Amino acid sequence: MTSITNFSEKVYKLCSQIPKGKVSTYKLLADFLHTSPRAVGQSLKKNPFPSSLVPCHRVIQSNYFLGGFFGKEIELKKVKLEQEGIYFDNKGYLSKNLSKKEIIFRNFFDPKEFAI
DNA sequence: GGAATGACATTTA
DNA sequence: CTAAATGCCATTC
Repeated sequence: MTSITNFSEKVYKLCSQIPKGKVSTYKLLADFLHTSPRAVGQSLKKNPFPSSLVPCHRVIQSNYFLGGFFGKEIELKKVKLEQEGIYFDNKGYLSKNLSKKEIIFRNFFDPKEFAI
């Protein structure tokens, strides 16, 4: 068995569906997979794919706060999302000037019919 | 198989 | 909005 589990493979496939300029949340992924946001975060943490293939940096918390992957590299990651048109305030919250409904990606489809 | 861990969410104050 | 406490589930030890 590879280091990539069945479950995390689904997570990566869903994550790869997030288009540029939009973001999603751990909750949405978890809801689609009928699991908990915790488990989704675990898989994304171990994401073996390049960000161009699985844009895990486009996944934020459901309270519109940046995920922990920003940690000490918050500046770098924030810039990365700003390049896609998604801005955050100094505290790491999604900019209030943005329409959250518009930039949150929800249209996931079944990973079974999708290949990375 | 059991305990600890973590890129989270929800509720309450 | 902030902060603290509790629940959550797959992975790892």
